[in-house]
Amino acid sequence: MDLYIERGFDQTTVAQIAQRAGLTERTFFRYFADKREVLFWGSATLQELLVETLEGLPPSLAPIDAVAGALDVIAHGFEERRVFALRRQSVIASNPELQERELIKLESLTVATAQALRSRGASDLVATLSAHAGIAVFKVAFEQWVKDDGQITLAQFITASFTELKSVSAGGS
Amino acid sequence: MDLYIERGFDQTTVAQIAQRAGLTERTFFRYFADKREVLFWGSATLQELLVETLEGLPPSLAPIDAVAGALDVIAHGFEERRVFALRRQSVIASNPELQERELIKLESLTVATAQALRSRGASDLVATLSAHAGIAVFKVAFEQWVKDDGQITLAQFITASFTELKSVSAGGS
DNA sequence: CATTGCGATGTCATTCGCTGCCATCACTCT
DNA sequence: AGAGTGATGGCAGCGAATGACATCGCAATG
Repeated sequence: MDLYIERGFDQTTVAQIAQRAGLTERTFFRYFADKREVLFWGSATLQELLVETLEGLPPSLAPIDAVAGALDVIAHGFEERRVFALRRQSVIASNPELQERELIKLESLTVATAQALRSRGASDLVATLSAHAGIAVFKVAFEQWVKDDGQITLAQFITASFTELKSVSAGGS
Repeated sequence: MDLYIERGFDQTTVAQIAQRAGLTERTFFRYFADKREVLFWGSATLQELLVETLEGLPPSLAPIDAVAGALDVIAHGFEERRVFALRRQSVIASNPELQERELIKLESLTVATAQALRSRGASDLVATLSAHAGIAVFKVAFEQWVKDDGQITLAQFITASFTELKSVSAGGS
């Protein structure tokens, strides 16, 4: 990530990364499927954590509230890594290919969340829409939290966004 | 797209595409930024259309209802292209890189929608969340419509999804 | 202690996506 | 006829990614 920040993502070659890490190009590709994947290490772990948390919540909760609860729990694990997240986001924000990768990771998170909601008894459509809404809230809250000066917690941003979502989608008509 | 269906996306080389199209590789890359972009021709047009439609709707509509209305209008332009969309979706579904590209196109649609909503006077957060929810609904409805046997219109799927969204996000608590 | 097996790493060659540079061609306008 | 212009072709080159094979370190086993 140092290199990505120093020279920019596509001005950085895998050879350079390998050299700084003290290994060969070939070995790099044994650990990461491609050049972008480095920045998304741990996203699988996050997904598992989210699903497990979701499974641990009382079944009485409505799908959207279960998602809100699970995200809130997860948020606490992020609080101490805000500066790191900020650096990471700055790299991703400056490269479309990295944004694509981030989006598909979020999509994967959405799909897994929807699956977990179905396991809790939600219908297909409700599960999908709740998952989408929930992950969208997380994305928005995460971006706000990263940009903020560190006074407000991620959990607080998430709560605020969920509150807003409910009033928004109540809509007119 | 014929080639992508025949041999699969990554088994197809740009050289092959160029040959079948009767031009050179170099020329291909003058029309499309990369190999994936071929399948997303017209997405910019769709985005413009969505924004313009949104601008043409009465300002009295709540953000989420404006999005619903605009998507409904746009949906009618798709009805006659369902089989094409089906072939296209089958290619995209079988390749992660294409899914990434599709996601970022949808994200672009979301951002543009949010911007249009802000122009209508919505707050930042409301605009963003409404756009996310609306485009998510569109995505879900589109997938259902493509898989369906053609009896139900895209507009109908969209309406149904929006109705569901409202009841979902009303949530418990 | 020697040997055997195995996982991690290195080396090499190759394919392919993609870009820059320059030449060429067709066409239009003056 | 000649100049300008936009589209295309040809070519060289870089870098990402993959497959095949060699090697090394290390632990288990006898």
